[in-house]
Amino acid sequence: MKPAHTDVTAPPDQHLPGDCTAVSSILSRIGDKWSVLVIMLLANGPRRFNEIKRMVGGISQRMLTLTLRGLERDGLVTRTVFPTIPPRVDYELTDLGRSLRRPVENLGSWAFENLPQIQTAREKFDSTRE
Amino acid sequence: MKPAHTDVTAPPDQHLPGDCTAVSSILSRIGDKWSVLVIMLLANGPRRFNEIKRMVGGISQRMLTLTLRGLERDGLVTRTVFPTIPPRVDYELTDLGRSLRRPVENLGSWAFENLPQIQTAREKFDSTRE
DNA sequence: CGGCATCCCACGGGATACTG
DNA sequence: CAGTATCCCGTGGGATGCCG
Repeated sequence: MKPAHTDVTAPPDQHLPGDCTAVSSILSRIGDKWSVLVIMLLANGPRRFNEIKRMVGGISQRMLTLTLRGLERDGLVTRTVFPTIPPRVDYELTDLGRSLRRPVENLGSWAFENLPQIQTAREKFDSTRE
Repeated sequence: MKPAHTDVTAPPDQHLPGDCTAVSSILSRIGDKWSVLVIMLLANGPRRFNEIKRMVGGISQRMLTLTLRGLERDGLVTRTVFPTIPPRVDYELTDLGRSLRRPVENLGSWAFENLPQIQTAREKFDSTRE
């Protein structure tokens, strides 16, 4: 965030406050426990509710509902109800949702590539102050 | 970080569970309330504790400490103590921390570009259900 | 099948006060 | 200045049960 008042000693800092709040807002969605998993899973095509539930594995019904609602609210997925019996509901990524795939995958790649380094860093840190 | 779902009974899935947990683990760090803000702020060079606190704006002392400890633990920032009076502590991104900057910025760009679309999607969604 | 509704606990995180 | 220690509340999120 930009120092609105007291930043005399520091070099000029040019990232806009607007960026920060936007990034923060999106990242809090991205960073929640399940959203990314669901997005990456839906990247392979539309899926039904319980199908997603099984594939994600470990998510409660409640949280999957909330996660999907959140993604739907943000315009990242669509929810299609088939009024059959038993009912069937499909979830699918929107164009917006698909466009999010790339940056998320990049971050994922970074995470995957640097995981060993991070893990050793953690172990080292934990051992020094066990 | 939390152990996430170290679910042994999780059903097999096309994409490796290892990837998911790794990504999840990193993203939970990335996605927490302050880490990214601090990282982007430190991208411009080393900063002192209260300097960061002022620049971030709105973060409590406690949370800044916890956030910096977490980043340090993951090997993303270094903590340098100058045993002067009054004490001075500098925080600086490591190479690993700096390497995270790019993917985060990409996600940030995505967020910034699509923010209006997301906001209208939210308003629309909220209006349809009272 | 695909959800709400409810209960309930754990944890994130703010406010405040104290220390080296 | 740069923390640590407490307190305390809001929310994230699991478990369970009911309903169209």
